[in-house]
Amino acid sequence: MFYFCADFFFLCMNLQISIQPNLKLALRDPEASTLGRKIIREGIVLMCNLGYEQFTFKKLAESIDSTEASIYRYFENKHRLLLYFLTWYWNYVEYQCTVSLHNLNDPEIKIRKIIEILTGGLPNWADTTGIDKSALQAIVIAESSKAYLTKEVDAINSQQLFKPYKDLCHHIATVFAEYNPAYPYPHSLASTLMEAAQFQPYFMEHLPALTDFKGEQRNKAAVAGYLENLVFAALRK
Amino acid sequence: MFYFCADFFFLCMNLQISIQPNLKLALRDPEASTLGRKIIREGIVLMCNLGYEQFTFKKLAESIDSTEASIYRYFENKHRLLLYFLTWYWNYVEYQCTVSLHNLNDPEIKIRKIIEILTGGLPNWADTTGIDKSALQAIVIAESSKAYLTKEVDAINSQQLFKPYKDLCHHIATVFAEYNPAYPYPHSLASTLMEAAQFQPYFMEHLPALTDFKGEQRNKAAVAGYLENLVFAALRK
DNA sequence: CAATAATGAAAGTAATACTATAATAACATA
DNA sequence: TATGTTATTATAGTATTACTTTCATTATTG
Repeated sequence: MFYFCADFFFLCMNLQISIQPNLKLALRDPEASTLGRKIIREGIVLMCNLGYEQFTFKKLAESIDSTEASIYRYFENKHRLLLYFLTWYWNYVEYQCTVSLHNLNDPEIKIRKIIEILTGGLPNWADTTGIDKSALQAIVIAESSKAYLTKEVDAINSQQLFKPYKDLCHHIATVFAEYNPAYPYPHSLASTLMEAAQFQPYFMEHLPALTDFKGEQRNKAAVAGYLENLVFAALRK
Repeated sequence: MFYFCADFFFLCMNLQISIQPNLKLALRDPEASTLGRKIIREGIVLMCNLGYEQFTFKKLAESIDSTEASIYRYFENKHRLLLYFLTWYWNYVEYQCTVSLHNLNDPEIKIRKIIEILTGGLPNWADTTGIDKSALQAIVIAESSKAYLTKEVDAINSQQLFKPYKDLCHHIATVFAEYNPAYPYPHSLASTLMEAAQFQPYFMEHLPALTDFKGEQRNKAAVAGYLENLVFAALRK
């Protein structure tokens, strides 16, 4: 019990660093000032409500009683702000995985846990950040493809800005390899899982014909069931 | 042989209707005029080259020696034009599936054929349309999420504009059910397959850490191999 | 307290996403 | 062939977006 607590404490200490997004994303660290924190917190809520296309720095400035120019001193453009949000999220998920898996040995149980986390089935832990996690998750579901489906993808990638996403993918792939070392596509399966964990809930809500989650079954657990079935089938020895 | 030819002829006759996109997508039928056809053909090439964000009606007008206003008489906005392109593509894939599967009985072979078509492994058939298929496929890979990841998704869906995509998904799900009637997630597996058939080649090219297709292996066949492995594992009785 | 940095206020630019209008060209029908 | 209809061009204009610039005013830090 002591060790568990010590570990947990250690992991929490790392959270500050771990969730700190890449500074190349921002022109100055938004967590270091009141205005910066308001940009992030209110930005998440506003982008969630308006969607990426309708979201503008001008509207955000109005809603936090500041100015466009001030926001531009933190972020080059809204695409960078989106990347910042996504980086925050994937770092958070990576952290959740690290904490949840660190004292597990059975890779099967680890995989179930990962799917639970990816589908948003775990409650928020001690949260003093003031970040609206469900708004953030809605952004991840609806907007994250827009982070890399752009002509700038290679330039952004060469600045390591997709690192948290790629690291989490590799982390998951490693657990897959632990479960079945002979499986030839652990990274592709991990990225397919991560994508499906976003698209299937979106389809469930907006394009249910693309899913099998009908009526009252429309919940996160149903998606998790599908994903578990898929992943364990693929990895079966 | 006679029957095959007759069927093929019959199917080709249907192609005109089948590939005709929903007229609600356009303000007037672009295939009915020289200008309209230039908007589609040159639009596909230009959007492929510039990407959806950088593509504008003004640039397209310049490249076809016409005006912005003229293009607006065909399409309300560029999102509708994108939907038109995607509709064309999914109708074409549906058509390819219909032709390729119509004289097959074994669902296993059907599924392999579907995956081959989805990953772009089949050559173009008799093509008098003048549509640049590889540019169109590049648009589908890089931009199709942007068709439905928008706040307008429900409005667009209620106008049936995603019907070709949903129909193809249902078609594939039906073949899955034929292969294994007990599998509980045929539609989700079909949509996951359709999405992965776009994302995995994109990742292979731009974010290879998210895949297992390294070095000289970077080809369509490798992606098809992964997808076959995944689908047959999921459907295994 | 002085120096430095962050923010606010205001204005300005270039491009985007349209809309409107009048003139011309094409086309269809009688 | 004349006439009416529709399609296209040319031109201009508006509102919004995505920024940039400048300068005054607050905070912050040493």
